[in-house]
Amino acid sequence: MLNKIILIGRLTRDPELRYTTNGVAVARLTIAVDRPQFNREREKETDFIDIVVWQKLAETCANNLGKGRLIAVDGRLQIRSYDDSQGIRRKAAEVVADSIRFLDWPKDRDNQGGGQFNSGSGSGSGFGSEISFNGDDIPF
Amino acid sequence: MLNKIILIGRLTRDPELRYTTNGVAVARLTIAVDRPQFNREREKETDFIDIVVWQKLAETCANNLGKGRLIAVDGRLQIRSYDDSQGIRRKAAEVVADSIRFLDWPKDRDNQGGGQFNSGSGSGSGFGSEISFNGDDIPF
Amino acid sequence: MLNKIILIGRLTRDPELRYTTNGVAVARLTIAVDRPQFNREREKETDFIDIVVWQKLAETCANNLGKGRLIAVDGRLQIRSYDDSQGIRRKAAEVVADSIRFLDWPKDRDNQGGGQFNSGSGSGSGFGSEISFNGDDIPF
Amino acid sequence: MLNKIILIGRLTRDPELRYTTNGVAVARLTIAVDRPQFNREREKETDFIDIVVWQKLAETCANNLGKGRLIAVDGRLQIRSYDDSQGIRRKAAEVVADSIRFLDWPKDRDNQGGGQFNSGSGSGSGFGSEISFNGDDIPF
DNA sequence: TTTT
DNA sequence: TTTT
Repeated sequence: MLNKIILIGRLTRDPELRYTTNGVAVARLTIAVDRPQFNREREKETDFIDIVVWQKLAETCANNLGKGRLIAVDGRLQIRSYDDSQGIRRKAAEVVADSIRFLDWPKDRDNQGGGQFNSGSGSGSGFGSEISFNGDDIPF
Repeated sequence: MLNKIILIGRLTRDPELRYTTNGVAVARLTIAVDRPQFNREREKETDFIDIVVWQKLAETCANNLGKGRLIAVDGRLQIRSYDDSQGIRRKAAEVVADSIRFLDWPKDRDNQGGGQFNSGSGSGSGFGSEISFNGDDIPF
Repeated sequence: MLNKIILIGRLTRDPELRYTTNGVAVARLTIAVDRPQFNREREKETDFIDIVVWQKLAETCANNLGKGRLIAVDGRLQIRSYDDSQGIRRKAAEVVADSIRFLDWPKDRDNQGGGQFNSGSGSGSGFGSEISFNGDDIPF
Repeated sequence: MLNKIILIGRLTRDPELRYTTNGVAVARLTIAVDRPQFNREREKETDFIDIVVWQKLAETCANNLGKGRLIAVDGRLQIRSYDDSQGIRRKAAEVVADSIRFLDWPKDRDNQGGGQFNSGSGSGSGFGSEISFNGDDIPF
């Protein structure tokens, strides 16, 4: 009924881009999200979180991201059930991205603020939407 | 660069619907969001937060919401500057809604779960998006 | 590095309360979170999400929640690896709750707004914190 | 009843640290949060958002942050009413921080991942909490 | 100015 | 009033 997640982490590998039988682009990323370390004694803990990206955003990620890159992801948590190769029922958790922000940028690029990209399936939403609709002001 | 807010609160008045000169629908809501009360001694504190809603979502709100209704809002915080009638520069804070969920429903309605509505300007995003795009499965 | 999730859903079963060998309370809840249905043709889809709650908040949940109840959860997504009874490596995804808000309330109770409860491990944070610290005003 | 905001932006000035009459530290930051630019024609738009930070976190910010630094803020939106010097009733919007993450770090520092700091008033919550409480595992 |  |  409401399902919203925001993550910042680094890609553990290059994005993997595929196409569905209907020709829709889908990319899969994995990011490492370090947990805050409150006491120095405990070893560093990290959550490795799978991200699924659809359509144009998938291609943008595949073309611009690589292992080690820092991104912010805005999306929702999805739990899928499936049977693995041994016929054992398993659950997969993944975050379906609505938008992704590129927080660092390879040193050889001249960009200075990172990029902001939204899901091809939507727009507007994600990290902030076009609000005033072609220059219209709020009529109040 | 990232601006995301989620609120649950009750409308303090009926939505106000207008149209821009370009014919785009805009609604304005105000919700009361009670702060958690940790010690009983202090009086209840409440934030009254202005919400701006655009396009089809604006009309859906105007047609379905009224004073006292409980909603969840997902959007972003926008700070506008303007000059008031005395020429004094003022700032207005408002939340631009990406999606709104109706959390209660008038008793005379037979709905049992509330509604989920997304910004007309986008889709997909907000409280969760259509993921598998016409029945396509993730090809991994 | 940042890991924040907000969910609204209904308990699919009563909370399960246990204690660690160190005597710390832990509760486990599962909530059903319906995905928004954009076209009526597709069947309703639901994510069943496991929630882990620690300490005092665990006991508050165990004592006050039951199957069917509607809650808002604020926390973070945690991915755990473990070996199952057949020695197969598996991953479990769960949301570790920072705070939980009770959104409905059994009709026989006289509460009128739901409750707001924070993680025993923290406070302040979660859905909003005590801000002015004993009546102190912001000195600006 | 639920009020949660996450922002990423750059400080427009150095933090301003004060103490309440009760001796509680409070810092004030302003961050610039650029809105995503969907069409190149429109000029860049930015929200300048005031952040209030309490207690130990206030001092950590004052000691470690400066103009231009990039931070992630997790907190809640607070609307305060007050009368200005001309006796005109005004409203101020500010985000009360639960936790702040330092996303870049001056080049002369050897840190490589930024820091994560929680509100002194709480803990646990914010961007993720200590979960297993002294090495205890979840007893399920 | 305010909601339950 | 503003940051990169």
